[in-house]
Amino acid sequence: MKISKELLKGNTATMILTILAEGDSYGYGIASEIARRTKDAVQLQTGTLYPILHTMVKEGLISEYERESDSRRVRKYYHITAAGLLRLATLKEEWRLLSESMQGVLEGK
Amino acid sequence: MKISKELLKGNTATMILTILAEGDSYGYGIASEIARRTKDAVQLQTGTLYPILHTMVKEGLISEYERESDSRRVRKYYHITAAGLLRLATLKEEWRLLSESMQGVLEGK
DNA sequence: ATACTACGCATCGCAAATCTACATATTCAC
DNA sequence: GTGAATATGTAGATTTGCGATGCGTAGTAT
Repeated sequence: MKISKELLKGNTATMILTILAEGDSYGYGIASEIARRTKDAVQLQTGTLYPILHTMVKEGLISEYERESDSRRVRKYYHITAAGLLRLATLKEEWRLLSESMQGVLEGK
Repeated sequence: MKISKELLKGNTATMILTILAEGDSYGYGIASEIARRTKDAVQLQTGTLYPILHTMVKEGLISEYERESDSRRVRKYYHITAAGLLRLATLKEEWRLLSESMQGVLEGK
């Protein structure tokens, strides 16, 4: 079973920033790592991933630089900024709130 | 703090069907109950709620009937159907999957 | 009486986020 | 040399919730 795209909304940014908070990475690498950690339940499409990264750069949440990988392939690496870390904290808090809310409704509290 | 509308996407149906699975209710009552259980973190707007209920009726997930309340006010009550219960089971499973996925990413597993 | 709040249903157009499909190009394994 | 994995990118369609607006009743405080 895969997670519907609607359910994912608002959570992709949280996942991407979480990965980048652990260390710089690049588009394809970020998507692969998310797929791995979610056991393929979340597989970000390129049409989703790259526009998000570009927007985050514009917003100053992450910065971008190019670097050659071991295989001499040029990748675009992203680095989370202080603003990005702040945003991540907010997003995590929002997720916690949603999580609790859903639990509250489902358990009939 | 309130939950952003993007985060809510895909989860409103789950909440509404969960309430209806416990017994028939009407629009305003459903929204009130969800607000209560989420401590006002989720406050469904009427522009969100009613169109969803109408769509669910069309899809056969719920059925509709009118009834006069104690105060002689006419309300539209909704009753979950077998198809609705099936859908709810799917939605709950999807939520569980998202929940686990987010946990996996956030905890770096 | 009158005004304000809560109750109760409904529609329209907008905005935000993701997806599909398409496009391009390199590297590696067979 | 050919296909799979790697790597980045854009355009258009779709979905979903929201704000604004409208209508109308019942209860309560002044």
